[in-house]
Order: sequence, then C-alpha cells, then structure tokens
Amino acid sequence: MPSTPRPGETGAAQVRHGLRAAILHGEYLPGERLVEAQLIERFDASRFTVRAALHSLATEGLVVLEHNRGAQVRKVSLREALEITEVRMVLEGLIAARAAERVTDRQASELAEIGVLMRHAVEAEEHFRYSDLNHRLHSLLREIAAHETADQIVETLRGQLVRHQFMLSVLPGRPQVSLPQHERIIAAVRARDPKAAESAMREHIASVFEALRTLDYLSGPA
Amino acid sequence: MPSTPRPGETGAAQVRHGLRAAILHGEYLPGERLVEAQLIERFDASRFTVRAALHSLATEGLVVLEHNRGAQVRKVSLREALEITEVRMVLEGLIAARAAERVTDRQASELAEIGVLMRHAVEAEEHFRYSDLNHRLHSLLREIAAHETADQIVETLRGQLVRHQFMLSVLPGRPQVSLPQHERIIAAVRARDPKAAESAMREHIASVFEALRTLDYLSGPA
DNA sequence: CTCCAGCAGATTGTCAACAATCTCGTCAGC
DNA sequence: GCTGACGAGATTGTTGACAATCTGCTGGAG
Repeated sequence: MPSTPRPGETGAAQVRHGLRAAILHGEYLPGERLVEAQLIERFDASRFTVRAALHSLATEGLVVLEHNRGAQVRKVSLREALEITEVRMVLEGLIAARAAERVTDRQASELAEIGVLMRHAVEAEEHFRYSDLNHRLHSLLREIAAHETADQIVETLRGQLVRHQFMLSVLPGRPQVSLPQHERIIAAVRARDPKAAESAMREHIASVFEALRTLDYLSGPA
Repeated sequence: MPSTPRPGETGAAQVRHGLRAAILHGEYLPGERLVEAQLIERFDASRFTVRAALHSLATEGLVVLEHNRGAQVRKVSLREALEITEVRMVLEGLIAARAAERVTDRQASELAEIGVLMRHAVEAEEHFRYSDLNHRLHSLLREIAAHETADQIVETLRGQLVRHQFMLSVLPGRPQVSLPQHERIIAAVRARDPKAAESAMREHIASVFEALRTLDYLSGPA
C-alpha cells in the first residue's frame, strides 16, 4: 500500500507523508537506516523526491541525517522523551485554557459525550477504545482552542514520542489514574474556567511524566 | 559578507545559516521572493544546495514554498505573532522554573550582575544596551535550564518574530515597564523558587503580549 | 477603450549520470 | 593468532541538463 496518491500534491509531499506514516506506525524502528534505494522502490519515486522528503523529516526531528552516512530514524532517549512531555504539558495547558475561553455549547456537549464514553470504556476494560477516546479528546480540545502555532508544535512532538507513548498505554492501572484527570479537564472547559482547565491539563500530563519516568526503571538503562 | 565559511560544514548548512541570518537581519523582507538564481550567486553555491536550504527553512517556518512559484519570506501576521508570543510565554515559563531548580551559585551571581546592568541601562536611557542585556538574560536562563527541547522551539519561534519584536523595542516607556518584571524573574530564580520564577516570567511575556496587541491599533490593519 | 488569447522570457520541478565517501571483508606482515 | 592496510562493493553527495509551469507583455477583437 504505497499510500493513496493524492492528485493535488507534488510527489515530494506524498513521499514525506508516506514515510512519516511508516515511521509513526513503527515499520521503521529508531536507529534503523533509511536507505534511499529502498525508499525509491517502496514509494516508486525518484531519488530527488526521496531526498527532499528525508531532509524535510530531518528538520521535523523524525530522522537524523549524517554526512555521507545517510538517514536513520531518530532515537529518542528517555531523557528527551521526558523533555518533550514537559513541553507538551505547558503547551496543552495553554490549549486547554484557550479551549475553555472559546468552547461553544455544541462543542461542550461533544466533550461531555467523550467523557461518558471514556468512563464506559474504562469500566468495560476496553483499553484500545479508551486510548482512542483519549486521542479524540486531546484532538477536540486543540480544535476548540484553534491555536495553530501550539497545535502544530504539539503534533510534531507527538510524532517524536510514538514509541514511548505506546509503551505507556500498556501500563496496567493507567486508565484508572487518568480517567478522573480527564473528567476534571472536561468539567473545567465546560465550565469555561481557563485557569482550572490549564491546571487540570497540566496535572494530567505531569502524571504522564511521572509514569514515563517510572517506566525507565522497569525497562532499565538500555 | 557571505558569512564565515566553516570548514567542518557541508555546503547546505552554510547556505542555510547564511540565508537564515540574512532574513533575520531584515535583508529580505516578508513576502519578498527568494529567487534561486540570486541565492546561487550570493552564496556561491550550487542550485542543489540552495534548494536544500530553502526546504529546510520552509520546515522551520521562516520561508514558504509554493509549487511552481518558488520560495518567499514568510509573512507573519499579527495574529500569528500573538500566538507565537503565547507559546513563548508558557515555554519560557517552563524554562524559568527549571532554571530556578538548577541554577548554580556562579550562575546566580551572573544573573544578579545582568540585573544591575539592566537598571543602569534603563536609568541612562541606553535602549540598545538594555535590549542587548534583555537578550542575554533570556539566553542565560535557557542555558541554566538546559532544556534542549524547549530551547530549540523557543529559538525557532524567536526567528519568526524578528520583525514584530523590532517594532516593540521602539515603543517608548517599555523599559520602565519591563525592568521590574525582569528583576522579579531574576530574584525568583536566585531564590530557587520554580513556581515564582515561572509566574514572573509568564507575567513578563503576558505584558509583551499586550504591548504587541496594542501595536496593532497603532499601525492599523495593514 | 477594455478585455482576453497567445507568446516569449524567466523560474522552478525533475531526472539521470558522475564523483566522493564510507563499510566491510580479505590478506599480508608481525 | 592478531593487527592493520588495502580494495571492492555499496551508499550518498553533487552537478548539469531538460521538462513543466508561471508571469507579464503584446496585439487583436469587440
């Protein structure tokens, strides 16, 4: 599946999106070399196009380029993952605050609905469903906040974290911890209280931060 | 001055730095087209190299690329400038908090020194000197915090703001407003009080935010 | 006088070939 | 048996030429 070819897009953007998706899906692991010839075959693109995509992803921080040694998927150390999570904490805090200022009645009930579904998912122990709702919640908040700059940075950072976040979602007991946090965020935004929304979001991500740090001891200093 | 040629660097990075510096210095104005042929001559580089640099700066947000229409310096609207300032507010808040946790005695006295020099500069109405010290203060805080992720994002955003910040520094009365704010930040970091440092920094940049917004009415909706 | 089609010049997008560099296996010397 | 130099193969860096597209001008029709 060489990614749906979008007619409106130039080849470079197609390859970039495809490769980005592949890395995010874990098809290429951190540290793995991205050989141009392979990518040319996979995406049926020219070397020029592949090269442009690699450079672009390098600036985005998803791959690293070394002179005369080509590209490889960037390894994100746990220290970096923690830094990224800290940055996400303050940025999503900003987003939550703005969402509380701008939320419409319609959006407020959408939030409420997600909250209810989340509780059901946790009670039924449907972890995948809960993880999906989690994503929808953060996504909806960003949509409500309509803060392009913060939005784009958060999205970029999320890309760099995929592997670590995957590990997190496996941690048992997490949903029970995060559900009330999510509910507090939803309540604060619905109450149109920016400060409460920001601090609820920050506490939530701070708890993710701690969980990530704990994970370090579990997996050891690889 | 085609930028000092660094021997250790590949051509692409040289052109990128040079062009970046040129844009930041205002040699190319927002909206101005960056014609490849001109850049080839200016930096004495190949088209390939110039192209890579443009793509890189595009991902960084300093230029925009349109298909078959080449590159131009990105115009940052006031709305975007305000968004960027908000993001800087929370990120530099995080940096200030971390700086308060990690500051050494030696760094603390460096901060104190900058504070004294700032006061002198304001009293002597040496605006340029104050602006320089301002830069040094924020820079030192980032060094103390040693938060690579936040640091890099802030630096990138600062680049996108150059034009607007230039306008700000011209505003009369600003130093009198910002001096006490700076002093509070320094005091909080020296007291090793993360929360106080964060809120002092946030208040400072929130005030910059308001000043920027005011500027809108002065210059009109161009 | 105004508007639209068509053309020439300029500019960018793409490609294929060549040059430089690195990696890794091999072999001679100690 | 071990160390280090050598070289073939693989991979990336760079260049120049060619194709596609856009922009602004010219000229004719209404």
